Amino acid sequence: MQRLTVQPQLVDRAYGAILDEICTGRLAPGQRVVQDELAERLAVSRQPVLQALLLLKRQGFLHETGRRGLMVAPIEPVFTAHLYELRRALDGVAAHGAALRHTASSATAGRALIERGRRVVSSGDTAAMIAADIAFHRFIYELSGNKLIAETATLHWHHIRRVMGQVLREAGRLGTIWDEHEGILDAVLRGNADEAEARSRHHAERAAQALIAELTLSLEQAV
Amino acid sequence: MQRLTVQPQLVDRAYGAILDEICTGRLAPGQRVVQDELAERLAVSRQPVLQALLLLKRQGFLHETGRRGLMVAPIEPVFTAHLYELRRALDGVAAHGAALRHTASSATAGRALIERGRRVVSSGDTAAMIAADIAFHRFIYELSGNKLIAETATLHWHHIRRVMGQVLREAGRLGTIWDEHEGILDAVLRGNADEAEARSRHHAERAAQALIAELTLSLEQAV
DNA sequence: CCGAAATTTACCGTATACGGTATCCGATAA
DNA sequence: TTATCGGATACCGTATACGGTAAATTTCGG
Repeated sequence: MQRLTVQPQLVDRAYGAILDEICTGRLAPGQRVVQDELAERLAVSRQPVLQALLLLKRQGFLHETGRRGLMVAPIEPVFTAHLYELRRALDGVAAHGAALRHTASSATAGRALIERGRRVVSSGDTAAMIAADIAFHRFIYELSGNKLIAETATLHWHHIRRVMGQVLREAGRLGTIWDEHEGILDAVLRGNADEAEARSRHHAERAAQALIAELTLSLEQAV
Repeated sequence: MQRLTVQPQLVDRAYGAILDEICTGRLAPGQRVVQDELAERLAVSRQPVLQALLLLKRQGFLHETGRRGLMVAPIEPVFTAHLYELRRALDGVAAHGAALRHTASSATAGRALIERGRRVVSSGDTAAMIAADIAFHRFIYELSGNKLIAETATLHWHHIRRVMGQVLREAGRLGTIWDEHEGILDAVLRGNADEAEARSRHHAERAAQALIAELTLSLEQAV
């Protein structure tokens, strides 16, 4: 393998590719992960792969196996619960900040996202639903103006995406979440920070309960 | 350089060592960081250093310079404010969780931490004060039972440690924080989750204001 | 002297080489 | 047949080699 041209973000490419495979389930929970194999598949050397795996391990997407090497982290209800507990706090503070910072253009953008969300729900495309959900929340994170929140939350959302994908194979009743989203957005655009925060936390709470119920159910079936 | 014995966590060692140098200020904000130099200093090859730097960059301790290479991230009031905004949320949810989960033994441990904190304050040792502060909050994170919170918060505390070290060279009046800590602990041990959360958030808020005021002041003087 | 072109240097990211250890497997002895 | 030992294999982490590019520096025509 020769690589004459320099494309200096092989690590990022590897990271993104592997993360995506994990989140979409192409790399299944529990599956063993081997550097050589990934390196070949991505047409890079083991080095960038190694570095990407190191990151993914730190971020909890990969676990060490007792034996040699890594495996894709299993999906655990307890971890998911912790994830949502954190998300509740994060979403709350983000919505609070967003309400203090919203502008006219953000109003248009926000309404468009909600519009899109409702449209996608009626289309029945699960992956698109998840994407729209993420897009809305990311919008709030960015509107909050707090880079750290955006980063932290984005990381967590990859985990969430994975769980959602696992659970919502045949689309749950994700319809109602867009009413809640709209409620959050309205509060934000009215500049009512406290209400935005409360609604956000409540939304995360509800989402968590629904998801975890579904998750434990599907895990029980699997056994 | 030969390394006949295998000690398979050179990356972690490098990461820890570099992070510590950044937090203590031995590697000063703005200072250029060169792989070869660090590798030599730590007596490892460039490879583990590269990987450690990659992590530290992602975590915001290092910035890319327009030119080649990395530099130690400057200390920015805006970033610090964002940090504390996040911490406020994190501490809140941690205290809430801790209050639902406290035990008899945790009561003893908590009171001991407070005892120690007060003793350290009167000793006048700034570094020890920071350490005691961190220890108390970490105690709460761990008591919350949410691994994710503990991890996320620990990461942020490295940033906080750095700022504190920068600002509190000659020790601020850190005395009052231990009254607030005690208030939080009491609420936790009474199992009053809402009060614990509120007190925690309030504490973070106050700490942020004090620190950022001090920070902007010291930055102005520096100019 | 001064500025532009050319060359050297510094330093990075990726690929490959190397050495070590845990697992697997087949052969031999109980 | 089964347990144990020895060798082969798989796979990882670290070290080193390599190639490229931006900055620094020198050289040379004005």
